[in-house]
Amino acid sequence: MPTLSPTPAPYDPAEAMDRILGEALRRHGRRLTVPRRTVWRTLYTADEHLTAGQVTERAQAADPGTNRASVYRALSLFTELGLVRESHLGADQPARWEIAHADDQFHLVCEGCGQVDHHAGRLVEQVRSHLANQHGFKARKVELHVSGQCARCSPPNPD
Amino acid sequence: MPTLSPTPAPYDPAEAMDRILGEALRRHGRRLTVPRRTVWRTLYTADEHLTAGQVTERAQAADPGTNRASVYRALSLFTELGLVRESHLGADQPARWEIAHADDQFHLVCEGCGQVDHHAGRLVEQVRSHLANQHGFKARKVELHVSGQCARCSPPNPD
DNA sequence: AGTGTTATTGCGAATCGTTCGCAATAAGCC
DNA sequence: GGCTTATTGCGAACGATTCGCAATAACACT
Repeated sequence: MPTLSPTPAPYDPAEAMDRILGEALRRHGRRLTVPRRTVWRTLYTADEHLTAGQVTERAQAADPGTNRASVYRALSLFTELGLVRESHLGADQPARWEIAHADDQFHLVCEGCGQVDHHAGRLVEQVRSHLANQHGFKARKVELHVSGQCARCSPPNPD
Repeated sequence: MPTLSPTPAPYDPAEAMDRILGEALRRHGRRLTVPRRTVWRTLYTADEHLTAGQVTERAQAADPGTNRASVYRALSLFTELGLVRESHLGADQPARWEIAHADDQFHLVCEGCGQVDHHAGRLVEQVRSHLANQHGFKARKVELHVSGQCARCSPPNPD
C-alpha cells in the first residue's frame, strides 16, 4: 500500500478561490469571515457584472443568512483591496461589481443585446499617453464607457 | 423728438438666453414656464457642472418659489431636448448638469484641485474609429472619464 | 381681453440604492 | 480554551430622485 500524503485532493478550485481571498485579507490584517467568503465566491463564479442586489440574492441562495449590509461592506472592502472593480455603467443604473482583472476599465455596452464587453486593447494606454503628452495630465484612473451597436446587432452585410 | 422703435433695447443677453429656451420648447410643443426659465438661467449663467441640489439652491435664490421636483423635471426635459448634458463624474457623487456644448463627452477630473476640464480634442473621434475598425462596434455615445493630476497640480519640474 | 384645454406645477409621500449605529458574535492570536 | 477586537446582523437613517394627484397657468382660439 503506497504512502498517502495527508491532503491527497489533486486540485480544488473552490479552495483555490478561497485562498486568494484569505491571503489578500491576511496581508491587510483583515479577517476571513463567512459573509466575505460567500460574496467572494458569488463574484468569482459570476459570468458578468453584478449589482449589489444580484450579489445579495445569489449569496443568499448559497447561504440564506447573508445580510445585505455585509454584502455592501464586503464589496467595498474588496474594492479597496483591489480584489474587485466597481463600475457605474448607466446613468440610472446601480453600481456593478466584478472580479478585478488587470485591463478592464473599458466598457462596451451594446444597446441592442445588452452585452457588456471589456475589449481593453491598446486604447486605454493610448488615452493615457495622449493626455500626458498633449495636456500634461497624469491619469490615474481611465474610465471609458461606450454605448452603441455591437458587430452582431448591427451587421456590416445585412444579407 | 426722434421716432423710437417699440423695442429699443440694443441687446439683452437675458432675453437671448430665454429665446433659445423658448424656441426649443415651442419646437417640441412644450410650454415655457417660470420654473423652466429659472432653471435654464441658472445653468446658463453657471461656470461649472451643477448638481441638482446646487441648481435648486441657486434657482431658489433667484425665485424662492422654485420647487425641487420641478427642477428635476426641467433638467430631464432639457436633457431629452439636447439643451443640457447630464454627467456622472464620480461613483459616489450625484449627477451633474451643464449647458450642452457640442464636444464634451470628455471629462478630465483633477484629484488635486478638483477642476473639471473638457479637453475633447481628437480623442473621442479616435476612440470611435478604433472601435469601428477593430471591433465592428458602432459607437453612439462615448464617455471618457479620467481622474488624475492636472499639469498644475503635478508640475513636471519640481524645483 | 375672455375662455377652454391640457401641460405643468407644487406638495408630500414613496422608492431605491446605499450607509450607519450599536449590541451581539466570532476570527485569529496567545 | 480564553481574550481581544474586527466583524456581523439588524433595523433605522440617508440622500438622490421620482411619483400621484389636485390645483394652476400657458397657449390657442375667439
